[in-house]
Amino acid sequence: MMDMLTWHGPAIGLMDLDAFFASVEQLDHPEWRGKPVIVGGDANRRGVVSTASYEARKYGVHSAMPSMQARKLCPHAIWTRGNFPRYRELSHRVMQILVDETPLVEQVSIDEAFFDITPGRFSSESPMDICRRIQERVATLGITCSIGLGTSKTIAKIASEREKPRGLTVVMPHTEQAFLAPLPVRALSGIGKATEQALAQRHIRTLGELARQDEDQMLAAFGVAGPRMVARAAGRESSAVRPIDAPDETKSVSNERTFAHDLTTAEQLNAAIGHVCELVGTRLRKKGLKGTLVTLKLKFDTRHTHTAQHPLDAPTDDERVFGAVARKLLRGLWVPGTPVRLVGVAMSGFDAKPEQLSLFDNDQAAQSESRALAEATDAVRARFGNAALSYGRDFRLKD
DNA sequence: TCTGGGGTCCTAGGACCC
DNA sequence: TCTGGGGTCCTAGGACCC
Repeated sequence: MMDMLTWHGPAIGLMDLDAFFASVEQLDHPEWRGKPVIVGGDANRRGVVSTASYEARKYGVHSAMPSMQARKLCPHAIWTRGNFPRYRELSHRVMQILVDETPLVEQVSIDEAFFDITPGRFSSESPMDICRRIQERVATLGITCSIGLGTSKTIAKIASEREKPRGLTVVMPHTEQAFLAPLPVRALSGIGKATEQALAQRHIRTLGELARQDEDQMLAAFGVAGPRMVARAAGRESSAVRPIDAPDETKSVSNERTFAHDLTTAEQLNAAIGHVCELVGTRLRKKGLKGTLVTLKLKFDTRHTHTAQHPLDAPTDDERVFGAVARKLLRGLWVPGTPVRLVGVAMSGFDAKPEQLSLFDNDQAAQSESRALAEATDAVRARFGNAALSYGRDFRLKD
């Protein structure tokens, strides 16, 4: 019936893979199907739930819940740390299906993508038909997806959450206001706990109330985010689907570790920094990126992070170079004896000027030697895992 | 023994320059 | 013998997303 109607304006879909990581585990382990499966960190290691299967969700387990709590709610759940290369592989195949259906696809995360199926733009087919076909094609991979369809990204995103798993929620053109108005402000992506509370103080609880706010007042209260959220709540949004083949726009590469037991000595912290830097270095070389800004991140408690950063003279992907800087940053960030629960290192500043050529030949020789060593190290790690090899100065923390 | 890890974007304050 | 003001860059912290 709906398909008989003509679609007016843009048709944008948001595809979201249902309980993605847990579904892949159930696909790969048939004996886990129909059972509660939790992908996430160890309850004994300060972990959290990454994804819970629908069977586990019945017990109240959900993403981002501390593993300790999840274990209490569902003690018989099957736990796994997850298999990210496998998730990436399946995600890639799903994205290929989308690209095959329409050239305009914007992947927003490993399990989500917007796609533009505006009638007349790439095909004249009914948007609803295309969405149903996408769902069928994804299902042939052994996993399922839910889709929201509407005239803007905001509408599509909210609609996709309406019905799961394997739901298709369509918000027809001209019904946007009625769809949005009764929803809590939290339904808008970008409005989290803090903004929700700030809005509640001004007695703004629904998108309908948000849509009626004065944009100048919202600008004063919330900065540029203010008028933007008013416009989105009103169904006014211009943000277009951006093509998938955009150049690599990676702005930072980081790794961090939370420890089961707080670190307290400089020796432990330096070893942890060395370890995290190796992970970052390997990934930088794999991506072909060199950064000019080193950031060290520490957590002393759960609530706040402390960061310090330092620019480099020349871009690098060598952890011996940025690791030494990270260790120096530690001295300004950490008072000896203070327990540290998390250590993180980030590299950024990739858009900085290209690397300068060394003035002296021996510098160049040293650089190429250093690069050869780093590449050999990566090869060993690729074969035997990251724990297989580290530079002499670092020692590895025991698990 | 409650609270991950990998990201992006925004803001505020100080330094610095003209 | 008075302390402007705009622009930009840098840094640290926080909100938010999946």
